[in-house]
Amino acid sequence: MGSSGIVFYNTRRKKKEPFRPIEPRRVRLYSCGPTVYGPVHIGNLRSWLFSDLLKRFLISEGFSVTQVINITDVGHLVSDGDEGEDKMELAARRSGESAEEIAARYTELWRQDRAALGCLEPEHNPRASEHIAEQIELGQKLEAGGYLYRIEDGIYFDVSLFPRYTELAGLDLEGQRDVQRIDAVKGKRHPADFAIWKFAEPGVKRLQEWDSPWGRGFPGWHLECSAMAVKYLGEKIDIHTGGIDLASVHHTNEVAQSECGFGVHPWVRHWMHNEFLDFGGEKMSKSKGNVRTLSDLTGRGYDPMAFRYFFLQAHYRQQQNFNAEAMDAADTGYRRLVAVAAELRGVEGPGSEAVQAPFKQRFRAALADDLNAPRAMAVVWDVARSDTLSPADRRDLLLAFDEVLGLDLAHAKPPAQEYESDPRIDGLVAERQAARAGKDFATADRIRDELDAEGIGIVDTPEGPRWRRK
RNA sequence: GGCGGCGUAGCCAAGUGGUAAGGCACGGGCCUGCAAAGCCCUGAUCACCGGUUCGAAUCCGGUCGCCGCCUCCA
Repeated sequence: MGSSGIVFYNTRRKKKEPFRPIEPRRVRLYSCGPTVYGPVHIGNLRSWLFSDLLKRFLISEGFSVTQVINITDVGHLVSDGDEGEDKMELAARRSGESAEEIAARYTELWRQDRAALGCLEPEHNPRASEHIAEQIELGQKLEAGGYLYRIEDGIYFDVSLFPRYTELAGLDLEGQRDVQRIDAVKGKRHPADFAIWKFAEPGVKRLQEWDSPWGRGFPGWHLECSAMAVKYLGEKIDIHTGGIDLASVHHTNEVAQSECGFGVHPWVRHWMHNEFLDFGGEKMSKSKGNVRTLSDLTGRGYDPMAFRYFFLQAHYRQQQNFNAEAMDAADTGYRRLVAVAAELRGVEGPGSEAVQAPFKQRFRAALADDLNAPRAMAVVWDVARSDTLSPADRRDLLLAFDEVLGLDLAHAKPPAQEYESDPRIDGLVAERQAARAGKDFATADRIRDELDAEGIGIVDTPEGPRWRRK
């Protein structure tokens, strides 16, 4: 079976297609990674959550998945087509750190975010700065193929030599001319031509620059993905993921470089792009006090996994609205699901495969249809709240589903186990209990109200009263 | 100017021809000394107009609104 019935939307063809990997049981997956001269925000994180869901699903289908996620730690420019200030240089100048220090710091933050969100480790997590030689090598292949030309500030790829240039994103190069930058790099034959190698400006010492056959400088910023993909996955890959914004320029250029450089087509079988998070027109910024990063979220008391749950509630190819109410809803939903799962952990005995099969089928079918997570989540709740399934079956199903969902249902602590302990408050709670036992409800309620005013909620359980901060 | 997406109950959202999944909130109920927590129940004809069809949220045309990309960007 394996690939049978799996369909994924392919950006290149603008429709769903049966998933067919190059090798029957193996998937070569490349996911565009973070730029590490600044923190990533929750919109960015949607991209890794998406590729992680994809990877988990493929694994659950029996595929051996090799995933590469690159770390872009080499100069992207601040603005403008092929000029402007280098973001890494800018960040370094602002903080007084070296490029390496900045890259290391933000790479670590990114990894922590991913870990908190339950994302599986990629098999390879290469850094662009450590693959300069590979990038130069690809540049040389392109040069040998006659695809490049040299102008004052660098070596450029001539897109007119690649007939399929507009294919991936359905571009209309002529139609775009009206908007092409008036301050584009002088000498470029076409506005869409892009840099393979940029020369270091004479007399300007950059933090990041290397020698190359074309002179000292640094690689064009699309080159790294092609160079690292071929190194770790080979000349053809099965799935390439990234945010939808990358399709029209970054990925389009990657295709041009790779197909011309490696002499392959299609370089990527399935292009999968996730849509953006929509913040309702409200720009997310710290100055506005809006939630922007995962740590902003956790700082407000949200479980990082609640954001993963939030992500799973919408299809990856739809813009998803993010706002406080929606995040609260996800947080509550996640906590309740965890509570159910935790209660089922204690259940003994085997479940019935025959009983579980239809549910697994529905769950699997939802994801096999272009990764329809919302539909899969509906099955999850059917199981979680079923009054016909046995506890053992519900336990088995939820754990099986979670292999794909990644919500940590096997271990996450339910709210009921998060109660705290503090001498003073424990004392007050005990005092209230004593009052209740003596039918002195006025005193009991007064104590409860006082604690409530402190943001402390009392929960009476069969095992006695517990409390937690709200 | 070019390309693309979206508009389904208060909120997040599935659903692409046959009479609207799921989650959250609200309201009601159970439980509780009263609450909280938990559990149960409850709500929409699908932006608007016109068309195709036995039948449309789902296809076609138009209108209004929102968003993204074309420039580093998930």
